Amino acid sequence: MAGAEGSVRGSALQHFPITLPVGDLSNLHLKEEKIKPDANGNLKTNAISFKDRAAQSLLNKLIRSNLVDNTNQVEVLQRDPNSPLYSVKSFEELRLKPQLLQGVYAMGFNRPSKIQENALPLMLAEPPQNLIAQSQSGTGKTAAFVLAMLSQVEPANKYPQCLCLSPTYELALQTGKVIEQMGKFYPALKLAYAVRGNKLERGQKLSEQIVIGTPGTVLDWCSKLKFIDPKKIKVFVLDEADVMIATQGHQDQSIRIQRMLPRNCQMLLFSATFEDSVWKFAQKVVPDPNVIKLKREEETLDTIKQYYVLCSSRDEKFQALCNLYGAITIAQAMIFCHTRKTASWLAAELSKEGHQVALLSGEMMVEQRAAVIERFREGKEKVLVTTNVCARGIDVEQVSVVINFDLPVDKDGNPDNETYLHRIGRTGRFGKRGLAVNMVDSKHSMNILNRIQEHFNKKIERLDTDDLDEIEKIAN
DNA sequence: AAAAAAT
Repeated sequence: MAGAEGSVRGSALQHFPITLPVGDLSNLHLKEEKIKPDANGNLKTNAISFKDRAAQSLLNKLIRSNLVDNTNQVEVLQRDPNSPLYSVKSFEELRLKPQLLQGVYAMGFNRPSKIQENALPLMLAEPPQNLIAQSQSGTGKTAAFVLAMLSQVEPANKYPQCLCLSPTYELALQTGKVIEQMGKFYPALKLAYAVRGNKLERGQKLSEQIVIGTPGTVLDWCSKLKFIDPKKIKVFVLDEADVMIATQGHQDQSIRIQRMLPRNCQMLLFSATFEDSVWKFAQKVVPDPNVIKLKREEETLDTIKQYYVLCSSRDEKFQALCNLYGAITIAQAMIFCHTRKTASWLAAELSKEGHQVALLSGEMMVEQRAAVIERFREGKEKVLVTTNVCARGIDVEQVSVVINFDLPVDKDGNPDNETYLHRIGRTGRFGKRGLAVNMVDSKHSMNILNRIQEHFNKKIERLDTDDLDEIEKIAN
């Protein structure tokens, strides 16, 4: 494996690329060679090492005060501070198996994304390293861990060697497709979907080398039904890791699965957001983790225009939504509700008005869910009414509008900032512009919106849905 | 409250 030029041996933490004003560097232990101030007295470098926390906190301060250009900032925290930090600028440098490299290029990837530059060398290192990675959606997380799985798999061995857990059925299907595409030049490679409704004969053993699934089914297949021998798993991936290990989420099952895996199994955790407590837990459950973080959440919101509509009841929200309808159906839209019940009510009301809408929620049968998401992906459905089942990870490039018919709140009725970010992150993907409209129907929900606004420190503007000019304006 | 199991 090739090391990037200028990588620094002995560093615990590196930022690429950053510019530091030279006067503030007293606490930074810089690698002396090759780093000279430029004409403006600024220090430009692709590799700076920090030896202590004080230096790190200074850097954080600089970032906050905007003295440091942190666009495309990647933060890497290595398990072994003495090993060199690699970063690759091309897929060739990774020395992938030819059939895997072929798969990568067939998917249209030419160069590694920002997160992949740093994550791939770590994941493919020998021996395999554990990794906790955070980066916004659309930055190549899925491709990164799929590549890691495919590089470890031995197609000749007819048993599961890689295991990937997803929080929902839809996401498992989506990720499965990436595995199939990228792995299509391995002739003998097979993929199994461990999802609800996918039934196998008792006593059978899986011959597929890679398994993707949702926690409940995977747990059953590993323990009670013994379709999978967990002791033979070499790579374990948690996608949307924050929900997978959150107490409110799938923590129980994920951890029970993890405990069955062999000690030397590689663990890879990927998520767009990590709340503090979840982040700490992640560092506790993953032995000797490497950590990669990319970008802060504010930057995700920059390409998404956020509005709110003031109403006084659910029916008024419905009316306002109808007024907006022409504007949101220019491309594709997702409408989020708090409960399955509201979602199915809303979908029914909208079709009564003569609008074509699709409905997706967890109460539907898996076959139906697969069909709906497929139609939405293909663009046959323009508007999808759904619950939090689609809040995370679902990639449909044409989605330009997200509507929160109900604001996201947790079980205690407090604003759910993480889910808000994930929901509106369904739009504005791959640097495209996006639009988010929040429906407010009471003092209480206005309060929640204000708290969300404060949390992200980003203005959410009022939108008058009776004003056609204004609607025209946001649509363009 | 939603999601997730052959419970």
